[in-house]
Amino acid sequence: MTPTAGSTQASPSQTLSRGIRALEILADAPEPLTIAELADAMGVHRSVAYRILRTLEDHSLLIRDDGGRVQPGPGLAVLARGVARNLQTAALPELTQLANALDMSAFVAVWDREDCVTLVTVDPRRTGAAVVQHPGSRHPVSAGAPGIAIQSALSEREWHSLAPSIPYRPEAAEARRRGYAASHDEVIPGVSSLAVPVTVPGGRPAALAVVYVRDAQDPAEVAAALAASAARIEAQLG
Amino acid sequence: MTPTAGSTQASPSQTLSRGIRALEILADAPEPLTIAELADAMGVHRSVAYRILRTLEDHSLLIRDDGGRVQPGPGLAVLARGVARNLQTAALPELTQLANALDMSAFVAVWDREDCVTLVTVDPRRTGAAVVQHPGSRHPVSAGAPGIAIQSALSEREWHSLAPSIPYRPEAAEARRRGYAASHDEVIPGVSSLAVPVTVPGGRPAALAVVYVRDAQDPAEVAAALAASAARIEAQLG
DNA sequence: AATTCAGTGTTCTATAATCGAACACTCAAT
DNA sequence: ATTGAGTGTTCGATTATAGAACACTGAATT
Repeated sequence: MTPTAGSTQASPSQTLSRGIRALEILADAPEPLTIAELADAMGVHRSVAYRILRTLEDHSLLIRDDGGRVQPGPGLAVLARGVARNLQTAALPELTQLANALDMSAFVAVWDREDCVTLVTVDPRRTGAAVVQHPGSRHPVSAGAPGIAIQSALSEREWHSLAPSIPYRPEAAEARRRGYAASHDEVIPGVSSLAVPVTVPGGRPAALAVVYVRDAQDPAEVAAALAASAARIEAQLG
Repeated sequence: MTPTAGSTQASPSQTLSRGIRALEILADAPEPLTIAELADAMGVHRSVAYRILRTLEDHSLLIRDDGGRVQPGPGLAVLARGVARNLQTAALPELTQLANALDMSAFVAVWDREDCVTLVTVDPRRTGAAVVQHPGSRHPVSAGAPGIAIQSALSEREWHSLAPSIPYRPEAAEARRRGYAASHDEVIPGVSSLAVPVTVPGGRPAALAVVYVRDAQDPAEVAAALAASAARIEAQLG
């Protein structure tokens, strides 16, 4: 067990933290930033930002356009390739099958502190899919079916020991009995979601889920397909 | 222009560089590493690695399993979300259409120093696709159709001014005349590829490509579909 | 049960990397 | 020509960092 429960300790590695913050700011920025803007957003002197950005650029984690503006670079995609790599190979075929059979977007999301992070997604073959879930997007674990499914994989006691500050949703107990979690209008208005828990490498709680706009199909049947896929994914992961 | 041609300067930001190297090592590692193994691979003292890894863990860029072993974390997926974000939304529908219409894996790769980095991929709906191209994978720009297509978007002189150490392939001139690049058995034995150049945000040369095992279709027709998709992607990007 | 062993996590001080101000430079726009 | 907004570089004082040595944990061993 981790004896250090509270983790908001004094953070060392100032330069590293700042570099990561720069990348986080860039990832959230809707368009490329100038170095001065980025330095301002980071709250550091421009020369500090300049030195950090140069190092990040050396590793292709950011690139600069003709005007000198800065944006996330292809090196980030290379680093992210290793995230649950086994999960990608195991889950992709299942997600593809689910998305096409159900005509819904299917994805796997893992629990990360207060959020669920979507890792792998497959949209149905029909182009112009109504609901698109992008890899890397995050939403609060306390909203949406994936979060309920993740909580349903743990007892209320386990949850409180892992995340004391996040309440345990009553829907989780219901989801555990029923075998699947459901949500409507929680994350995006008009969008519903079904999810089942799945165990991924690293022991991190995760969820296999689909999103849809109109429920033309029986939730229980869809959930059964999800559970079957989840079982196959876990079997392949060993 | 950049007056500093040579860029292999003394690299400042030691801690940041080391943190990035840790992530690079982790991304390449086939399975989780202990802190001691990672410190050894980085060539630093264990306590240094420990401090760096703690900072990375604080940002969810790496996670640790029950045994204390370290692996890439979901935060990397969040950071990578911003990589050519507009490209994702613009290219995904086109890639999906190409993959399903041609029954080939379709992807967009950008030029990054000596490599092509695959950013967005869509596999055909038929599960168990023969050739799967993972996002974040990289291969030398001097091998494969995407590299040829990228070179074909530049004159030999432009190429040499941008990348003096990488030879300009003779196939690039042919690809420019013909309008598309082709390769066989270059990256993976038995696998062929067709590619056309495409301009992505940031002004980085890139390629839109498909890979396949047996060529049941006329390359020129496939290339025409690629070119049409590339034009639509560029139009949507503005 | 005592003992190794491999590993994690913490503390400390000399050292070396970093900070931030001031300056030189480029390139549009006025 | 002149402003202005931005990038890129230099340099001394400051401070974060490196790395050794140590404490701790748990599992395998005798």
